[in-house]
Amino acid sequence: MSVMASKTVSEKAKWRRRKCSKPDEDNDCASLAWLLNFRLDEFVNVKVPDDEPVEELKVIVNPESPPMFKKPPFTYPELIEKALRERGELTVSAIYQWISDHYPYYKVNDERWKNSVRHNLSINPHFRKGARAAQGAGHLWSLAANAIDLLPLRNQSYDHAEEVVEAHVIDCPKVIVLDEAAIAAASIIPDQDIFMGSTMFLNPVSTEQVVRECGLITSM
DNA sequence: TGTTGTTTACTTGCCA
DNA sequence: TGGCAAGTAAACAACA
Repeated sequence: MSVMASKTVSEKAKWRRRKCSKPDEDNDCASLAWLLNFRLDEFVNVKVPDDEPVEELKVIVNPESPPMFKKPPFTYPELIEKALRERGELTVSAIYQWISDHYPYYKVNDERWKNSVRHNLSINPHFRKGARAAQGAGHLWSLAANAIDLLPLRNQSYDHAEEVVEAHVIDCPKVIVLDEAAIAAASIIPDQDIFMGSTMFLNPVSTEQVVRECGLITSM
């Protein structure tokens, strides 16, 4: 079991190294010390794209066989993020449902893509496992703090992207937002650990959550 | 027993 | 050609 645990940590650390490209980070992602060092300046300019139109249903028609839908140009993490961004918290089965509803390619009751979805939920630190679902099996999954910029703004011009950003972010000086987030985060950190660089485990409260609960983002 | 969650291993495609 | 990311397969444990 300890082997498993250590492998989990190393794998996530490896993933984090790839994605964040930040040196000297051996702290666990759950640490708020790490969280506070997160690139808040980027977080303030959070991009919250509106629900993109459902992928155009591209049907490959073959008179000899049933219609086949083209695979959407999104990776599994992107699909999951879309679902979670739209619905907030979802169970695995609800994520399956959302994906198949929006992308008929995944209508096929195929174990392969579902396995991949579960695989991505597990290994990807952008997704956070929450409490057990009220009914049914499994847990509720939500976006972790650094999921905010995971989704590229596909199929959107930069001009449009700018509009989207402005539509969702309160117009206030960046420094105020940073302070608000930092203060809110500090309020849940034991005093002695705020500036001590301690790597002890802290409540896995996400920066996104902090900013949202501060009312700094109008909608998510 | 089926679903969910985790982990490992392998393949594939892209890019420098 | 090697490294990396994504996708896939499969095994296994936990749980309702």
